[in-house]
This record gives sequence, C-alpha cells and structure tokens, in this order.
Amino acid sequence: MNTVRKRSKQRDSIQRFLETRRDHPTAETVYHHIREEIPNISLGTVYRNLALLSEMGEIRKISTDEGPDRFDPITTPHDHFVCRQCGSLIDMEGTRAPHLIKEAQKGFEGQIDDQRTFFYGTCPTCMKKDQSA
Amino acid sequence: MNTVRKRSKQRDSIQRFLETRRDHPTAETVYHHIREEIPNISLGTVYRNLALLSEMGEIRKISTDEGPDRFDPITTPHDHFVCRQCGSLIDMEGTRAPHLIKEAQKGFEGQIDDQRTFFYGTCPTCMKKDQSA
DNA sequence: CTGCATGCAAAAACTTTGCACCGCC
DNA sequence: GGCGGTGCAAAGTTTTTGCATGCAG
Repeated sequence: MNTVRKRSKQRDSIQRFLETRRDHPTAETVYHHIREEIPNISLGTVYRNLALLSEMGEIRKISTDEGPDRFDPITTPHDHFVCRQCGSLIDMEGTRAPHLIKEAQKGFEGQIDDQRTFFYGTCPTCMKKDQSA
Repeated sequence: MNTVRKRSKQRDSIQRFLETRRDHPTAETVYHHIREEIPNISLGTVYRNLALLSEMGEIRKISTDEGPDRFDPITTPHDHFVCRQCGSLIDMEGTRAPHLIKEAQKGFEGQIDDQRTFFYGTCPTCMKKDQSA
C-alpha cells in the first residue's frame, strides 16, 4: 500500500525556492538558501526532500560529468548545456528531438521512459573570461 | 607548456581491459580486474589513469543518475541507455541525431563541443525479472 | 639523472541513514 | 496516539590527493 505523505514547511520551502531559480542549484546551494528561511534545517532533510520531490515527479535530478547533482523544477522535456570549465548547467531551447525516444524503442527489448540530451562545451561567461586571459 | 606523458604498464593495462568490455565498467570494476594482472595496483592509480585517459581522449567518462561514473572505450559518437533499476549502461545504435549539435549552437553564445543523449528506463534483464516477480 | 607515475593512506566531496523527538491528521 | 517528517550526527560511497619511492626516457 502507498505511504501517505504529509506536507512539511521544509519540503514546501525547498520546492518554492527551486521554482525561483533557473540555474539548477545543487543540494548544498538549496541548503544555504533555505537556511535563511528555516535556520535550523539540516542538510539531510534537504537531501531527503530533494529525493522525495524527484520521486514524486515534482522536480528532476540531473547528474552531469562535472560536479555534484543538480535539481530542476521544470519537468517538461527540455535539454541542457553543461560547461566543462565552470560546471554551470543551462537550459536549452529548440533542441528537443521528440521522435528519438520512439526511434530508440524500436528493436530495444527494454522499456524506455525518458530521454535526456546534454551538450557539453564552454559557456558564454567562460568564453569571455578565456578571451581576456 | 605541455607535460610529457610517460607510459606505464598500469595505464596500458587499464586501457586494454576497457577495450575488452562493452558494459562500461566503473573504476571499482576496473580495479578488481586489473588486480589479477597487477596485484598491487592501487585504486588511486586506477582513478588517476581513468581521468588521464579521458583527458587524452582515449576513453570517455560517463555520469548517469544511477551510481558511480562509468568508462567507455569507444569515443565515436553514440548514445546510451540507463536502467533505473539495476544501473546498467547499454550502448544504443541508430539513435544518433547528428544535426542536434548544430541546431543547438544556433543562437547560443557558448561553444558546443559534444552532445550526449541518454535514454532511461528498464533494461531487458530487469523487465524479465519484474515479470517473474 | 629528471621528473612523471605509482602505492599507500588519509582526506575530501557528496550522499544516505539511524535514532530520538516533534507535530500533523 | 500513530506515523511521517525533522535535526543531528555518524556512517557510507565515491573520488581526490600528499608524500615517499619507483621507473621510463
């Protein structure tokens, strides 16, 4: 049987915070910001709720080659860019190839639920830094 | 100036081992197998060489939402499937969308060097397990 | 010889978890 | 008052690093 979920101001606060951000914060970043609202929240609670919200489909966990996991409040399909230099994670628009998942499913004996595309390279900010260096 | 790289039997062995595998081993897996050839190799050396080989472009590091990083000896463009249940990482064929990277570069002020697409779901093996459960 | 690579072990970075307590339903 | 959520701290997991020594060029 399904576990009943109780609301908590901690979880609400975490979700609300994420929704104000488009830079895909890490658990640590979430923690530091929530502490301004709930000073005694613990990092464990942040991790627990980020995991919970992911399971519930409210947010999305994103792992990249660079640095710790990040979290995205936007759950509609879209792609991401990862900067190899500073690790920043940027939303990409107009790059989604929706047919890919159907394509991939053809002749594949498993079940495909999700597709994720990442572009890697140097972000605009780091490009500028490199030039002036 | 570029650092001169010296060969080592450890690095050679790691690379050779990877090339025999199509399942994208973790550092730990590499370590255990190399120990049969070089019993006193250390895990640190394995990590150092996997990082080195990645930098050199000889292999590819792959981070997914599930479990530790994995390593791929094939550096030509191809996509992957990740099983949410067992974490296995499987090569996908015929799913590559080569135009995507050009598409993404349009109007993006950074520099895009690489594209990576992952499909997530349940692998064939776990499908069978689920059925019999 | 010179200095990169190694083994070892400690430490760092990131994440999960056990436990006692708190507060919602 | 039962049970999910929390804070705290300890522990788990994965990866990196400092240092003395080894070995390739």
